[in-house]
Amino acid sequence: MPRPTRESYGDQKPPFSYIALTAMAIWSSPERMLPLSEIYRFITDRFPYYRRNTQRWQNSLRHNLSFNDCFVKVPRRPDRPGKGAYWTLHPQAFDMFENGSLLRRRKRFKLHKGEKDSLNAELAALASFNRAFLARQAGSAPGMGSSMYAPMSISRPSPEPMDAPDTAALLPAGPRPRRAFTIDALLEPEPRQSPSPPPPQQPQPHYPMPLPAPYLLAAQRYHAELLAGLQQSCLPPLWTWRDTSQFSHYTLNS
DNA sequence: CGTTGTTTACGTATTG
DNA sequence: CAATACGTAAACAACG
Repeated sequence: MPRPTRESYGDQKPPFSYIALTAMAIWSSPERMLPLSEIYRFITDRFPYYRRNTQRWQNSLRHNLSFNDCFVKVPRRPDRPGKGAYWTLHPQAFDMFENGSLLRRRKRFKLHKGEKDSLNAELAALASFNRAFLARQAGSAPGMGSSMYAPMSISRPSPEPMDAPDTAALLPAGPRPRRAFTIDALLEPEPRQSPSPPPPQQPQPHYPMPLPAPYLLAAQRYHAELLAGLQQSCLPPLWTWRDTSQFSHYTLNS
């Protein structure tokens, strides 16, 4: 029978909403963010039910991504060319499934206008920043034919959570723009207003490319901050998903 | 072109 | 039963 042994629920429809499925996909990824195609792949890989009628449910899923404030569209980094953007979870949306059902939430996660505006402003600034970076690249790299293989050595498996100085400042719902996100501001060496840990340690070269450029470092810095904030604020609550009976077969980050 | 996003609309299903 | 969370369809812009 349709015993959902290990791999899936067979052809049965899994008892998860699209929001839950998408959040699972995002959370299963090392960086807690995925492009749309990868979200599709996560779902079809695990749930055969979604290998048919793709046109239908993928449309619904895209609708959910755009419509629900719990999903945030993050512009691609300049060193990762590709079609769409990356999708992640909003830091304040981790308690969406407090009832634990993963089917219907008690409340819909909605951002207030101020929060939404400031978030959009920040993301738009990042997008324009990336465009500026790419434009500059195109202008000063006439012959560079090196393939852009970029093995993606992102998540350093450092066991400790790497205390992030200002991630707590992200949480309390302050519509604070944190730091001016302009190209000029990002190109500056980094404000050491942060008291304790500005380690002289050069930040990890997440960009394994032979590119010079303060632009690149600035982009890297921004993404590091963003991801640190998102991960630290979301990780613990979502971890409880592991305990839910239905989901236990699909251990995240397997 | 196909893919990715955005938006509006309406029917269905759960919850309070 | 009323409110609302969810699913689906569809039209359309934007992008590579």
